This record gives sequence, C-alpha cells and structure tokens, in this order.
Amino acid sequence: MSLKIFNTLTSKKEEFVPIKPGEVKIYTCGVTVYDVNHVGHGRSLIVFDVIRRYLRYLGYHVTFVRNFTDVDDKIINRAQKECLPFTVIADRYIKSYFEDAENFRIEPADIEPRVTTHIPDIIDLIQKLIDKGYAYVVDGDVYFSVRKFKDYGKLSKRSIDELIAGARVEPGEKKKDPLDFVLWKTAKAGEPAWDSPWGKGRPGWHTECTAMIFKHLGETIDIHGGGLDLTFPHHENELAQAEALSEKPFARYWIHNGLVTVNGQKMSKSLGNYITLKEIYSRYDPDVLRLLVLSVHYRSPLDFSWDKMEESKKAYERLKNAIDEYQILEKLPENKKFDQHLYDNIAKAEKEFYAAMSDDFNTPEALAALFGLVRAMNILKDKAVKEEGISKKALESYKEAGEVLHNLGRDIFGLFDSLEPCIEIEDFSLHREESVINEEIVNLLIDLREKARKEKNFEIADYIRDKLKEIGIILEDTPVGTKWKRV
RNA sequence: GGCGGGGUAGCCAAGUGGUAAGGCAGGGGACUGCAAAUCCCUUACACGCGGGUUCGAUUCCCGCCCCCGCCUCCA
Repeated sequence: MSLKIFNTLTSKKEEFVPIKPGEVKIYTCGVTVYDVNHVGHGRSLIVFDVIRRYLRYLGYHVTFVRNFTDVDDKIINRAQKECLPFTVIADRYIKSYFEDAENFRIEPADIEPRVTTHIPDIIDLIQKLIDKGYAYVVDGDVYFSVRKFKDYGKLSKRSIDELIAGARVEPGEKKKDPLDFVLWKTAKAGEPAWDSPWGKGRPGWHTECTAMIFKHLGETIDIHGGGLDLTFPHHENELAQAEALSEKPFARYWIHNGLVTVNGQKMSKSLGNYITLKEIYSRYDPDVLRLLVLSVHYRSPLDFSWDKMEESKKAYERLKNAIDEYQILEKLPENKKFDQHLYDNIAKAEKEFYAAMSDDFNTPEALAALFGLVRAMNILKDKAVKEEGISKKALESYKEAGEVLHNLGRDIFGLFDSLEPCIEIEDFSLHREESVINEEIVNLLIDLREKARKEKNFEIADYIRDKLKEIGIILEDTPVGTKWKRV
C-alpha cells in the first residue's frame, strides 16, 4: 500500500518513497527548554508520534531524532531572572518535558540530541560554510549570506525581494545584509560561551538542527517535521545551510503540523492563552487530548477548548466501552441460533483505517472507521443481550473486533496505553483526589443492596445508593451485576 | 502589503465532478423497581458570496467577502 504525504516543499501530496528502501530517517524540531510545554507543543509531539508509529507499522525501520534547544536567549533570560546557571534551567525543563512525554505516551526518540553537547559539530559546520564562501565573520559574529544561496525561500515560498521589505536588523547586529542570519553569536558578559575560531560565543538557533541532522542522520533525510510556525525562518534557514554545504537535497519530505488556537488565536506563551500539558493530564486521561488531536487532520488548525475536551472524553469512552463490554457478552449463555458475526465489519474497518492513514495520515477518517466498528459491535451486543444468548462464533468475532480496536488504537494512535497519569501533580490535585475507600466494605454494601432489591425493599436499596454517591461512589446496575466506580 | 491555509448541518470535523464520513449536542426508544451508565434509531435537507467551465460543482477556474497563520522568538 502506498503512502501519500503532503510535502511543504512542493505543496503537493506525493507518494512517499524513502531514500533507502525499508528505512526512514526522520527529524523533528523539539522544544526550547525554557518553560513547561503547552497544548501546542503537545499536538506536535502527538502528531509526529503517530506518524512515526504508522511508518513503523508499514514496515519501515524508522530512525527518529528530536532535539532539545538547551541554550538560547530565553533560557539565558530566565536563568538571569532566577539567578541560576542556564544549565539548571535547561535541565529542569528537560525533566518537565519527559514527564509530559511519558504521561502522553510519546515514545522517546531514538536520539535526543542537545545543542550543548554538539558545539564542536556546530563550529565545524559553520567553519565549512565560511570556507565555502556562504558565511562571513564580523567582530566575532558569524552570519550566513542569504543571497549567496540561490534557492533561498523555496520551502516557505518567499522571494528575496519580498523578504527585504520585512527584514530588519536588531541593534548590535553587524550583518552586511539585513536578510542574513546569525550562525554564531559573540558572548556578552555573563552569558554562556564556548571557544571557537571566532572567539567566545554560542550558536545561533538555526545552525544546531542542521549540524545535528548531519551528524546523526546524514546529509539527506527522508522527513523533516515541525510546527507550521517553524517553516520560516527556521526551516528555511536550516535548509539553506545544509544545501549550501552538501549541494544535496536536505530533506525529501517536509511535514508541518497545524497550530493550536484558543478562540481562534494561536496558543502561545506571549499571548498568555496557553494551557499546559500538566494541566491537561491532571484533569483528564491524557488519551482524551490525544483523541482530540487525532480527530482533526494534522495540517488543519485545532481550536482548543475545555468543551472540546469534554466531547472528546465522551467519544473516548464510547471507544473504550466497546472494548470493555466483551465482559458482559462473555457471561451470556450460548445460543447456537444467533446468526450474526462481525468478521466482515472488522475487515472493512481495518481496510478503511489503513486507507485513511495512508492518505496523508488522515486520522479523522481513520477514526471514523473505528467508530464504524464500534457501532457494529454495539448492535451485536444489543441483540445478544435482548436474546439472552450469543453464539460462539459471534462471541469470538466480538472479541476479535475488540482486539482490533484496541490494537489499532494502541499501536498506531497511541491510545489505551495510558490509563492513569504516571506522575502526580500537586497543583491540580483537587480534580484527582485519591479518597480512601475500602473496597471490601463497598462490595459488602452492594451485596446488602442487592438483597434489599430482591426483597423489593427499594427504600433501603436507594438509600445505600444515595449514601454511597455522597461519598463519591457511583453504582451502576448492569445485566450481569452491579458495578461501582469513583466519581 | 506579500506568501500560505481555511470558510461543510446547533457545535466540531472528514470528503467527493453526479446531492455528503464520524464525534458531540437535540429528539425518540431499549434496558431498569426507579435511576445511573450504556446502547439503538433519528432530526436537520449543511457545503461563505457572485460569476464561469460542464449534461451536472460543494468538489475545477475567476472575482469578492470573512477568518487564521507566517513575514521577529515560537510546536
């Protein structure tokens, strides 16, 4: 089955053909570790996590690299504000990143390089650009000559002429041309600095990714990804550096995920309209956000709201219930005359799922295929419960449908793997209070209520149910007995 | 202003040259002693506006309106 991917470079959906058959090298821009991550970061992580899982499902050996920018202006500013070394800030937020990633079951990348451990590689890259005439030194700063790279703008579809209008020179910069961007910055007093042929300084932002890609994946990679907002200037600059030097295509496919908005405005630190990932998983199963992200195509904007989280939660439970309800069917007596099964539905759902995913990772459509199967399962279950019996074949088919649902959800969508957050967050604990409840006592009360119900003493039965509810326990009577759960 | 992406039922959201998935909400029903939970069915006659191409367009082309993003750091 062929996979089609929308390539930002060509603005077209193209058939995916890896450089080396059977292998995919993919790099995505990770986060700058100066603060905790929000839903916008989360979306990008989830999107590429799913893309990676799907590529692997298709049989590719995937090498996935995602970096950390662990030295930059924002980190330095924060460090100065807190009177701490910048490394402490970076380490703190790398740790925070991993907490988030673990909770959302974002698979760790195969390689997670940090800028500060790649300084020699970055210096080497810059030196080569200077040697080749693409970069120049001014008082310890090094700049890239944008005009020297003839393809500049091809990724973000910008022409040099257009860019001139918007270009500006920050105070203190010594560019020869306003279009140029900095590869190496001279250190100011008190800033972190490394020795280089041009004096003490630190790398500019765009250089790190190119250097780390060259080092870990080579001069041409299959897929380069990141948020839409990175297209310009970050990815354009990465590409310029890389192709100026290697004279080879830098990345064959560029994938950009759409941004998360709030009331239509981009979610961002500067606007202050962001929701942190920690807040999400302190209030919801992390899968709920994952499902919300997957219910929108990855290139479209996603407008975040708590209402949508509620809707997504319900949809998620619909999915999960279908899988769990096997337990009810299992307890029904056998009925050999029951003449339905789900094998056709399973085949159809699987087919539709993969077709959708292979069409530029159309997760909403793939999800619809899963819901189609859910409906078929529910109809079968309904019939079985009404007829008070089910055939072996039907039961088996339901079990298999549940497994298909569960496996597709888990292996490709990354769902159903994280039933509880693995890290407790104190700040938001009010939503997930662990009350001390003795299960045996609860079961005893349920037994008592059951007895009362059988004797038609509903006053007592309802009293028990109401009182349990007051202490946060909800009773649900099912065809096969009473279930209870915490609020 | 330039470039890019959008405007699909109450909300969200796929998709297609031949009258349109899915989720949520709404309505009806099943189940229940009553509930809750769950499930089934179902409503709407939804494709921004105006032209054009076509036997036929929501889908292609042109113009317009509106929204968002990028053009400065940003997933």
